[in-house]
Amino acid sequence: MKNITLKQIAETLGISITTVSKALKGYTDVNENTRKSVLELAERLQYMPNSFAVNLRTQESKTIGLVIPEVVHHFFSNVIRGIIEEAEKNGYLVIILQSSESVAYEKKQIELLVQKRVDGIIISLSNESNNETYLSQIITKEIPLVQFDKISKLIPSSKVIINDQKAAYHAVSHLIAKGCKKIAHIRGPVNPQNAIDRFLGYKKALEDHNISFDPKLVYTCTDVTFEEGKTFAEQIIASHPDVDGIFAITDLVAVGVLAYFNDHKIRVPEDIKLIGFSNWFMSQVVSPKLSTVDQPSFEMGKQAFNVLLEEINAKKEGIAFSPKTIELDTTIIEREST
Amino acid sequence: MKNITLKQIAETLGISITTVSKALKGYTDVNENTRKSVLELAERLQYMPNSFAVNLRTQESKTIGLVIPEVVHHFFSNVIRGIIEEAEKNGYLVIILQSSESVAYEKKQIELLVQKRVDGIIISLSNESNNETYLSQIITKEIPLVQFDKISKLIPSSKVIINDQKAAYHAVSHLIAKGCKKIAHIRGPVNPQNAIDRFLGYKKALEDHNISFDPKLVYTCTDVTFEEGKTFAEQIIASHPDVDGIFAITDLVAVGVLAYFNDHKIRVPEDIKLIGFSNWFMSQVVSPKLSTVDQPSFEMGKQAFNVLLEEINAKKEGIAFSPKTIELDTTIIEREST
DNA sequence: TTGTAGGCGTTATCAG
DNA sequence: CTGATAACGCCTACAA
Repeated sequence: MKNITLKQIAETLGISITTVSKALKGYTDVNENTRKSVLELAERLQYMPNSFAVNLRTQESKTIGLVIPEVVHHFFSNVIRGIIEEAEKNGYLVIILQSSESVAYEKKQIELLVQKRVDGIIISLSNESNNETYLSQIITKEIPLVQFDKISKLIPSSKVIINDQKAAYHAVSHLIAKGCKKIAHIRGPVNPQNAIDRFLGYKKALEDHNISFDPKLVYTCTDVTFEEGKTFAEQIIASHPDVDGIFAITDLVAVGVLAYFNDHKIRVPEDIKLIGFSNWFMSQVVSPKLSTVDQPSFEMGKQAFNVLLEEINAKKEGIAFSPKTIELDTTIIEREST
Repeated sequence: MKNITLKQIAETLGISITTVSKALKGYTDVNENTRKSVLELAERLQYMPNSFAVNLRTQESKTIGLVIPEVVHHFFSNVIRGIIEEAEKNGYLVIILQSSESVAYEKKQIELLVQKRVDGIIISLSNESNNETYLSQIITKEIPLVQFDKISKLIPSSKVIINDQKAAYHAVSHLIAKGCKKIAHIRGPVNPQNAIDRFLGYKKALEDHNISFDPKLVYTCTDVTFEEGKTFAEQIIASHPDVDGIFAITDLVAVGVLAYFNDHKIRVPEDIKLIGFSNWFMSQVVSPKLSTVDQPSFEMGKQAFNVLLEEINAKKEGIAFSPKTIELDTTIIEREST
């Protein structure tokens, strides 16, 4: 016997579908005996409501969509974990799509989720994104939306972020406190807000400590990879041998820098100090262990889901919901590279 | 205007829902002018079929479920990427759940997916799993199923795997070729088939090279973590100072071993050689760089989805489908630790 | 070429 | 306490 339906239970018991439905859903206006026999039979036949029908009826899928640039990424996979754990606790499932840092994909993925009629969407923008008209479309369609990490400030949705500027400021101040006088920054791509903010934090820290800002000491990643870290490390040493500190946009890049230094017998932290960002697992297994900025990725995922849920619920109850911005704390983790 | 339906288009145009539906679906028995006006209006109103209704009607959701032990894991996140990319190409979306290596969760996750009526399920079992009766339930329900990596041989589903025994055999043979005479093995937990197979490959390689197998040289992980690697490294050095080679169940553990050795000035590969498994990204950034066994994770994900798709399609067409087992190749990657 | 009618399975309303 | 009926939106025989 394949899929048990209310109808089958009703027929077997010689009662109406309505009554079966009510009994199963715990309505009070059902005779105790009727209820019992329904429950019993349903249990025995392993009745399972047809979710397609339930979706159609209730106009909700109990499913949310998540769009991220990259799944294979320590930060994002932790966020994913936070989201799916929290979602599951609340009876939601999560469809995951990746934009691969491409606007075109990102747009397509969003379209897929909209078509699927997910109850809400959580997104971290791709590096390419800068004119995200397709995001406002989500809002127009009144689909609850939460942005996290790489966000667009222009889109009026809830946001879960860290204060990138402040975090970068602290990271660079840490280098300065450790004695660095000439600090290079390997920054992220031009578009993403968090790369911009980290850069601004870097600049501000220099200024506040009376170190003059030199644009020549800023290197811009396009792909934010391990290889770019290596390449820029080489360039830095070649062009500015007196640089004594480097602040890298993310640990992956910092680890690339470290690999280059290790290969070329440049001592860290003696010759040059290095700090990364994000606290990837990797950063504790390299030598010297990398100092970095811890970013609460798992927590970010949890919070992102919870805000989304609030909005979903508000929408269901027809209550107006004003977007919230949640800012999570970061901490400097001092290890051996500074 | 919120959700456009066929009905609205029909009413606006003063024709029947049927005709609108047909026009939209490219049926030939629709007047050219009617079709045009329908298409035009649909386009203008951004008509989007209600997927809930479509699901109910067609009895398929174009969604598959994926259950894995851990999202934050280099191997698994690559598999995820392979699966979602391939799924998307074929018009499927992927719901991801994690079992956190717990049978209880695993069972629950599967139940959720079954309730959701996903079109198919891909799973890699948790380490705890050894009596997976809930899996056969999936098969009884005739939901297409593919197992990968950590599988149960007893369940008659399609499988995408590597030959763990052979791969381990090669890894250990590599150590022997490099001159190791006394090789320890840090193995995975007792249950998972792949831990068993890797252990058997280790044992066979020793035997084939006339090195007597010593059960004392086998250390069993429970959690397969970086820390366990450190702990076992310490135990190995303490109890068997003459061990000159170690084969670790996975790179994460091997990196833990390396960390201990680095901290204690034990030289790799001079004093002791070390090989890991899986080729995590991390293995190329530690020093010395870790030799390992490359496991085609992304490819595994792709293949897993494709077999699943075959089965889904066979089921739709009512054709019988016999489970397939796909075995992917692995390669030894020699770096600096051997 | 167009439209009517029935059904997918559930839920909610309302009358009995 | 029970059940008939309609509706969610789409699809598809079948009839006109």
